[in-house]
Amino acid sequence: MERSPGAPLASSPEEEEEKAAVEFGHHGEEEAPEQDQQQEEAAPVVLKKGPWTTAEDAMLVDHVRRHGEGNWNAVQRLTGLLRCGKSCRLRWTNHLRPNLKKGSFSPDEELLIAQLHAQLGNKWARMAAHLPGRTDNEIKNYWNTRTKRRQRAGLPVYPPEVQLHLALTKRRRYAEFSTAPELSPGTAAAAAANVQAALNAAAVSAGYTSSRPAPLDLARQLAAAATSQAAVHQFLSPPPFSAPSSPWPKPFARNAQYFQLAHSSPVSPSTPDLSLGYGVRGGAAADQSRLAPLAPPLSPSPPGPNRLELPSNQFGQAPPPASAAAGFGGGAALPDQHQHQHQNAASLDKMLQELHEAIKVETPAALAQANGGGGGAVLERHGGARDNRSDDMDTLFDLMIPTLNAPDTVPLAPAAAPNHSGSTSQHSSDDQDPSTVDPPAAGGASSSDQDWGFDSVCQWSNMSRIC
DNA sequence: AAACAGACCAACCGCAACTAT
DNA sequence: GATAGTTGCGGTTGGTCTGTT
Repeated sequence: MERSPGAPLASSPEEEEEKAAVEFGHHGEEEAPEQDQQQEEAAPVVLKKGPWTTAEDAMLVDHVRRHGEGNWNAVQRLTGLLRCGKSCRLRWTNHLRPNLKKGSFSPDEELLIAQLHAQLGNKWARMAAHLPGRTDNEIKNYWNTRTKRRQRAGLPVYPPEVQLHLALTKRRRYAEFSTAPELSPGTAAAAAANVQAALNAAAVSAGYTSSRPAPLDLARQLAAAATSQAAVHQFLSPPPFSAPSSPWPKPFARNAQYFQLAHSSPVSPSTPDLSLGYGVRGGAAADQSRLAPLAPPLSPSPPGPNRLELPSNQFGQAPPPASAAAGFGGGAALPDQHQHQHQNAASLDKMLQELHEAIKVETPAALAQANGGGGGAVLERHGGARDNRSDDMDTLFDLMIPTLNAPDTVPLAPAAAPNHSGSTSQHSSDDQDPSTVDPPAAGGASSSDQDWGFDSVCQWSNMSRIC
């Protein structure tokens, strides 16, 4: 199989075509384009399958340079390349397109993928939109391999940060459903401290000490979020969904961006476009998904560690960044929100209490103790602490409310907070609820526990192969 | 050194959505 | 509105590489 698609493409198109013809002849697989053209009327063109050759790559690249991206079915007609349009598009997208990043994923990218998968499920293309230079195929391959490996080893699929994120999300849904969403900044800050305490306790119970500090400074982030009433409101209550419209132009024009940006626009995963990944399939919207990482963010987010992730635009009414930013200075609650603060405090306390319990069970040490081989996710294992109603509510929310993004809890992922772009259907039919994908932990919490420790981002990312 | 298993990766396939006529 | 063509996506397959026995 052809392993390095990035072969030299420096020669002229004419030379490449000549080369291609020679190569086809050598392989005895295809006719030279000229001959093929003559036979075209007589017999249908037999398109080639299998690995691409360097010459074919060159022909395709040249074609795109001349005619632009898109109209893939014309490639065969215009160049004599014996590949179907679909194959051409795939080859271009996955291997020949400029700005493609090759090589293994960085730890940051791996963590980001985990976060994105937790939020989006198997939406590889949308995940790829958050990872500049990476293709959906690449991410899919990575995830499938890695997941298979971890499941075989009896390890949870997601790193602890993501698991916690999911736990928070569930608690938040529950809190949202149970009470009104408003919350005073002071209460939220106190709650954040409680969460941090819970994390610390969990870490200690798992054998992690201050010498191995946890990467999750959740309290700080929650406290930051708590300073913004608007942000807290968003944190707890998503605006209703409305499909966005796409301002992006049709194909062909987009091709220019590839070539223009190929050498000029280093992109960073730290700047995910908040407008990415709407659930609009195909067409200009899909094009936007693919191009967006190369384009400047439509709504710049406040820089710095305290940057607060806003809820997904999928819910329509893009949250005005200004409101959240303004809140950082200690924004005052809206008058009609005050009346719910008391309820919310109680609700959040309850949420935190449950979260604490969940985390306690989730930690490797506790898991080893508590788990008799029962499967299920963190919260399912923790199900005993919840009444039927909350279980039902979770199920209900799983069905009707896409996973929301809490304020970014992962310092590592710069971008992080992929902005859950959401789609009308959160997961594909075969997607599992991300919060329940933890494999049965039968013997799982063992030697590899450190992989999922609270300070284990690196271990997780750099996990050696488990066979 | 050979056989084997697992990981990795590229490519294909089928389906669905979108667009043009 | 119907239809055909195009594009994008996700699942799957099969070849190659790599490490282990």
